[in-house]
Amino acid sequence: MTEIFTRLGYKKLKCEKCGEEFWSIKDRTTCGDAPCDEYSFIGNPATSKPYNLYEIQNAFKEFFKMEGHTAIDRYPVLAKRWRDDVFLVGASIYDFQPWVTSGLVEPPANPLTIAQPSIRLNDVDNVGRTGRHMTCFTMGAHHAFNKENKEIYWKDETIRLCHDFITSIGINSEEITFIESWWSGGGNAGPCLEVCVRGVELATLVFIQYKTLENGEREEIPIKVVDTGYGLERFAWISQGSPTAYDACFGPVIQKLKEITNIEVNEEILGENAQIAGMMDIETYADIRSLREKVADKLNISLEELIKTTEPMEAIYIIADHTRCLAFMLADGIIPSNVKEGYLARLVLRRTIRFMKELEIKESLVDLMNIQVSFLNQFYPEIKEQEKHIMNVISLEEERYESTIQKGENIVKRKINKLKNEGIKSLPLDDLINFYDAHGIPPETVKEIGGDDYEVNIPDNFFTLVANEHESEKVGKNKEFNLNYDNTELLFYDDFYKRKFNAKIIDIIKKDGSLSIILDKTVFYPEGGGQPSDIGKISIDDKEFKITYAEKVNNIVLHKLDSDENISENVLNEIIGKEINGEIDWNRRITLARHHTATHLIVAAAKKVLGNHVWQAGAQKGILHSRIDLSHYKRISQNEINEIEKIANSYVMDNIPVNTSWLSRDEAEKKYGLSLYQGGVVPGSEIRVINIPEIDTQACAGTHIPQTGNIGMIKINKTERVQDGVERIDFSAGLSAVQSMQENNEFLLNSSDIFKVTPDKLEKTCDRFFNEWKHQKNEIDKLKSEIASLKINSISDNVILVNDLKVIKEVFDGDFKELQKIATDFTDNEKADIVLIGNNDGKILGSASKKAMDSGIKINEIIKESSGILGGGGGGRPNLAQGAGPKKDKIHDAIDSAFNSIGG
RNA sequence: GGGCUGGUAGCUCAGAUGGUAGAUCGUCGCCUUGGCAUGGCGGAGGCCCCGGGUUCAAAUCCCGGUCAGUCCA
Repeated sequence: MTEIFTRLGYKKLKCEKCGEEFWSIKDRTTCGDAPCDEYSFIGNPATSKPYNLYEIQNAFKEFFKMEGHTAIDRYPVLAKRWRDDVFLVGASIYDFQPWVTSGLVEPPANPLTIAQPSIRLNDVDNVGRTGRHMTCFTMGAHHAFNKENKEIYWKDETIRLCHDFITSIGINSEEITFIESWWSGGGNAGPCLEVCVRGVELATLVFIQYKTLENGEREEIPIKVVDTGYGLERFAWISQGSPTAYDACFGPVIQKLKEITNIEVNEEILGENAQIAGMMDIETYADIRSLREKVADKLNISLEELIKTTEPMEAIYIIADHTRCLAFMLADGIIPSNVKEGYLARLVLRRTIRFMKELEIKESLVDLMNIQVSFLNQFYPEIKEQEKHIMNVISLEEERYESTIQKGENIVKRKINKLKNEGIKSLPLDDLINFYDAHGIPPETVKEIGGDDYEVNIPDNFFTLVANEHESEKVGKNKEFNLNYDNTELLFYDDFYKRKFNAKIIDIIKKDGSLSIILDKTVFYPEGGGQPSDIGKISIDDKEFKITYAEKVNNIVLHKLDSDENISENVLNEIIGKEINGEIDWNRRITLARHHTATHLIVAAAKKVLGNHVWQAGAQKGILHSRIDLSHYKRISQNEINEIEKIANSYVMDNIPVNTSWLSRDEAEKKYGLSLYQGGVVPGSEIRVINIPEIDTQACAGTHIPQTGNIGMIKINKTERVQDGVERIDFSAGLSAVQSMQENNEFLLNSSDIFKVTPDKLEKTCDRFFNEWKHQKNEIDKLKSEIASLKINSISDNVILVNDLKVIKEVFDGDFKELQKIATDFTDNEKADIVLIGNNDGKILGSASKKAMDSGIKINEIIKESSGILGGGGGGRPNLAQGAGPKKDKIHDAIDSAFNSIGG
């Protein structure tokens, strides 16, 4: 590394403050990075002319093109499209992991340059406040992937390129410092250089050359990657010398927001704030507080005064930043949800709305998104394309949040009222945590609702306490199962209709307690890609064995033998090496294949009906029915289902050929884009591509029928919501579809039969019957009351006086409700004090007037005791109690016993 | 993937320890006024989300499902 630095005139120095070693042309005592050096570009741009974010992006791209790099398009910020270990792209190198970096796949170009929008939410609280933090930033990069036999370039050339680019925009070489450091992350590590100008780190040059092992040791990797990251927002900032990076990068959006809110921006405060923030490592809210104290101190104003002027400005920056982040998230296919990456989108969205409320913005989030999107449209056509979808999602989410907040407020208000009544003066912490955890109400909002009326204390470590509520998750580790055989040759790809085959037994092994046969070749499809395995039989020396399951382990297919088969060790050893005849259950296979191809058609149809944001989020094929999970922001309506069903079936009727081909990963991606990976990430450098011309192309290892017409028919059975933002479509194909329709029809016929009507009258009849049933139920209740009042008249003379209490005891026919009405009519209206009645069904009931209760009668205890005579139990309240038991004929005894207990 | 909360009248929600299903608003009718705002009285409107279980008895307790909300990874 020294060579290039010497050639450029740099020498190695040591920072007096932090002790790091760095390279600089002129003599200096500090390394050039904050906090050792202060920002010295605010109000004093470092470049020869100002660049906005897009100008710098172009300058970057053009420079590296001139230097022999191929510029490639940005990747979606949704990393799930090609990898399953992270949700969002946090750096340009994410685009090439793991396929390119591991060497499995050729890079799209080598060397290449890219400007990759990257999202990092870990510093979300700093956004808008420090002048430099953003949720979404553009990482400019030039990457070189060096293989053992072919090196593109390594350290020296990287440093030269970096140096030349920075000077090409008019920054003086003498202002650049290169700090030597070490980088590690994502399981890799290597030396790195931090490139700083005027106190700000503009780029990091990482030389990935090690893999970090589990024991902490390092191992050289075959592909050494030049991983550079240029913060293009910071370049724009340093070139403009504006108070914040936000002004430099999305100034027009901020301008519009200022107009809407009528908020004046105090550049002096902002500049000072950013300057001081630059000196600080800001990680917690306490750091923000201390930042503010320092700024207030420097400007000689009170902290309150500072906060009062900065908070509205900060809110504007936050809104501008967050809407930008959301535009990328939504345009690239993230559907807001309560889980996974969708949750992150919702987090950003709701945060934006909170700050809008703080500024009392009357416009909707859709209005603000419009400002942002029309700004981004100029540079990102793919965002313009998704504009309508973005606005749909935003307005729906806005409504949802509104109702959540409304509900939350009601819950909090009710709870506070309840607590007040109980005389609890301040909100218990458990409740505060529960509001957030179960209802999503932030503690600040709770405090606001409580107002001056009710005390709400928010502990500083609130979010830690919430985290403690959640148990730590146990991660189950898959046991590795290693096999050392040649790959099994897969015959099912050659000829779809092949169902019988000959093969040689390579070995028989024991896995999970059962025997599995390894063959040199097979037509058994091993479970994978949501398609269940084939079953069938193999015969060895005229003896037949059932195969109940096939799975693939490291490209070797294991044919599991039926556990009923008892084979002795001797026989086992004997048959290894023998030829076998195999045959799969063809009916099962072709049914699965029909479902598999139908899956592709339904996804394509759903995209047509619901929009291009629809992606397959999972699938499981079956014999009778299969299911696909699709990303979509609301429930799929019945009309939409009908439409999807029609389109999918029209694809069937068009009898389109289903083409399969093996392509190298980079070739396939180039040809069809990332939408190949609907079924999830597929491994390997060669991938199998299923292409249904003009309808759908996917990477897929499953077995498909040769023509769409072979499916027969597709029937969508139902939809359900797997999670917020993911809809599940349950469907059947082929004969299973016919069966599904026949079953539906049978329901219909059987149901109509019950009412003795034809199916077309069923709906009306059900409605009529249900309504009539309700009316009659009410009618019966009414009649019971009437009967009860008649009975009341007939027994009101049978009053027996016991200890000055008017007692009635009776047994007669009537149901529980009637007894209740009669009894309470007497005691509530003081026509009697105690009523004891029973019926011939073994039910006993007693009621007591206020006077009776005052005199110490506990009717519930009395009834409890006397229902024991009936062989059952009972109880109730002091004014009304009931009981019952199986010994119906003892009812008179029970009543008499109760009567005796009163003293009669 | 895991945790938590909830589903009761058209709406918003009460329903301690299992024991008579309620309120507010809305709706309909009547009364008060010259009319309106309003006020008063009365009525209709409930498969207490679905299916099991425990119990003499379940809106309430237990299990399963479903729909919705929410937090975390």
